[in-house]
Amino acid sequence: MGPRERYREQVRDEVKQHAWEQIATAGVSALSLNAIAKQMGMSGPALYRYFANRDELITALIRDAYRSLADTARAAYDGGADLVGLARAIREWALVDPHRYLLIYGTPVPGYHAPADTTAISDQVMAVILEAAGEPAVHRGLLFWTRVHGVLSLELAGHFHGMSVDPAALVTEEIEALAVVRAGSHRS
Amino acid sequence: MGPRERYREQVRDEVKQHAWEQIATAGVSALSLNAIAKQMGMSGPALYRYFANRDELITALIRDAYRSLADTARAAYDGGADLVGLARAIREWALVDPHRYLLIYGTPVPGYHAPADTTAISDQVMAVILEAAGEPAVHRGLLFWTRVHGVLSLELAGHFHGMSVDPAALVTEEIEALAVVRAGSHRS
DNA sequence: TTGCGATAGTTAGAAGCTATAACGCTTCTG
DNA sequence: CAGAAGCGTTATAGCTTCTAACTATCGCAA
Repeated sequence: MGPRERYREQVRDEVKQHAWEQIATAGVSALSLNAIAKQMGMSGPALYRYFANRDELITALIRDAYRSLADTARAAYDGGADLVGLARAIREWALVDPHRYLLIYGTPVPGYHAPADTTAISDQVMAVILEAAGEPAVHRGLLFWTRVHGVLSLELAGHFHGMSVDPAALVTEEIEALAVVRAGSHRS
Repeated sequence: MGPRERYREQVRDEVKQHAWEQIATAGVSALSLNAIAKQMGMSGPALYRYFANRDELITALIRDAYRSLADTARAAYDGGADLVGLARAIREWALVDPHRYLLIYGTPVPGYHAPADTTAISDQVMAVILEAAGEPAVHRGLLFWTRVHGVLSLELAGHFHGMSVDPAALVTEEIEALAVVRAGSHRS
């Protein structure tokens, strides 16, 4: 990799960092290439050398988010975590930056279609879940996923405010309840 | 109510109708007051007579969505539906217009804070759930909510594509499994 | 019925966004 | 060391929200 490409990668990383900061404070819909450029001390259109358009930047962020989550889940599982521990690790990863979780599992960006390599990375998350789920893996893995996401997305969206709910205990209870699940007819 | 106010209400309704159409096809972030005005045959700023800004229009849409969902849930419960029936009714309501469900339970608009009357209507949804839940109501109602939302939001976001999953069966199974739930320590 | 005041709509314009085009300047590379 | 590739600039088009100022109209009250 020549110095040209090294610099290019460096700038792309810096752009993504500013993008995450913007998303964290104002959400993905407020992400502005213009504002990022100004923060980096250069003028608007310069960023188009690094990202063809706004969607391509968001795609890069989504890919990074999936990879980070996949790594976190893999590390937890390989570190000896059971299903409850895996759920806890995922929840803590989401709480670090709620918008990062919501970017990949929240309301889809309209008109946006994830490229194939993105879905490949997201499958790595599911792969860890399926490994940890126990038999029947697909069934229990699916239930794990929907239960964790159900509590987590409502928590992150603030729908538990003023309800005296402990989301951590709720997740734990839901995943522990999976122990009694044996099989089901959820396949289509 | 004089003719002035009657007309005003009529125009507001028409604006909201066009807004829903736009949201259904392109999502809430693509909602454009300008485009709505053009569709109605008048020029941009005219709409500001009826909605102070974009947020106020969205607030009106959210309130209508909550009211529609509350009415649907109430009708199902009063019609003799059990918990599974209630879950089915909610899911079918969401499938009619996914963006309507995602508007109220999806990723929150950053910086947007729902006015008090909006949350009052959303409480009506919870009220029906709590009535239908059975004892302990808060505990079982909460689990009902998170489980239904977990499956539904992932389904609406398209995360089940290509996975041969039957979301309807999944919801049914999850809610039927609530029968074994007795109590829990999810309170904070 | 007539006249006035409130209201609806208009155009103009500011400030912001994405994105493209055309132009220098720099920097790596053959 | 020359040239090509790449970076950053300004200008511009077209879109958005939203404010300001102006006109016309409509309803109500005397």
